[in-house]
Amino acid sequence: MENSPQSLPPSSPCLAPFSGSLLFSSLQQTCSNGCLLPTSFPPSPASLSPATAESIHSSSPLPHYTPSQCCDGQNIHSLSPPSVPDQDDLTCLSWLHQRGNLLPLQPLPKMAPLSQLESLQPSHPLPSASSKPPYSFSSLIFMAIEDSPDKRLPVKGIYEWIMNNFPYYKMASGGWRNSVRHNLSLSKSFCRIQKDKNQSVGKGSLWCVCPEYRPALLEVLRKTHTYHNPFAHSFLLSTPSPQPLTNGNPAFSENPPCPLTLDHEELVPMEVSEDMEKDPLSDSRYIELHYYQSHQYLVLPGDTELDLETVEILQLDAEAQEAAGSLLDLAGSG
DNA sequence: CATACCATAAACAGCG
DNA sequence: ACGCTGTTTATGGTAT
Repeated sequence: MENSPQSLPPSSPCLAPFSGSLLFSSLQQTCSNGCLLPTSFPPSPASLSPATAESIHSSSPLPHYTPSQCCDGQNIHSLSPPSVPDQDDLTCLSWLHQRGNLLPLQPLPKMAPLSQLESLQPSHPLPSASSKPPYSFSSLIFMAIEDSPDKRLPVKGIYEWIMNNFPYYKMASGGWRNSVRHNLSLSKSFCRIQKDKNQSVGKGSLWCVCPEYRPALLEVLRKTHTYHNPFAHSFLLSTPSPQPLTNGNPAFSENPPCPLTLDHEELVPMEVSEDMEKDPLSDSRYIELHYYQSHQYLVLPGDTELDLETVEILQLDAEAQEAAGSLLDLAGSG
């Protein structure tokens, strides 16, 4: 695999004269609890023209992000499906069981031409469907419990969730169940809830995640997931990880992680105009680009990365929205 | 090298 | 009696 640095071709899309401020403003929204969120990562299809939405949906290498799944800001509500319950923090995992599945490691949808896709193939053979998931038992248990409607599960429910989502454990011998129980007992992260005496359904207890250990579990989960999904790296640092989940489809485990390494970074001088003075992007007068196996990614404030095609689409969309807003303003004033 | 973390195995007790 | 659940101990591998 060739890792030699590449210089940007003169016609590289990253040098398109996009407006930094426009781009930046189109990418961020403020959550009601103060956090800055990308407006759309990619943008909500509802806010885009059908063609643009389809284009982004099918092309973005980043996970599809629905901010409403973790925030309750007004701006966010405008993007959210009505059925999504509000959450009070950014660490909620409600997005997980909206999809009926959790954090499957899955290749990101690619928009690259086949020739480029071929270059993404790892040099070593990928693990098969029966390969062991990278998550620790603590993470598996955590995901299982978080994915349950009541945030509590009996041991048997944890077994079933793991088997349903990671076919490896369907094939594996029973020792892993022992490990699950061992983890539940030993780990302070999980606590046992005695079943109501009136509930004579089954035996054993319900298990839940101890709230004080939840952030740590989440962090471990993010790190594990990010490690196997470099595109999501910076994204995971600030928001829950909305992944293109599989809704019960175990196919993700047949599509194992495709780790990409950062080839090199590059700072590209950008044209500075007066209206970009307040733009955080323009402060340094440089655009930071990361290269993952020849794919260029623009580094946005907050270390978020966007592939350049998405940047262009967002820019076009933002410009279209701005133009539409101007027209509406004119219509309103007229 | 020490330490922490994790996976795995096994023994055992309690319960339905 | 049997199987499941929960606890505990032991051991080995791996990463830091």
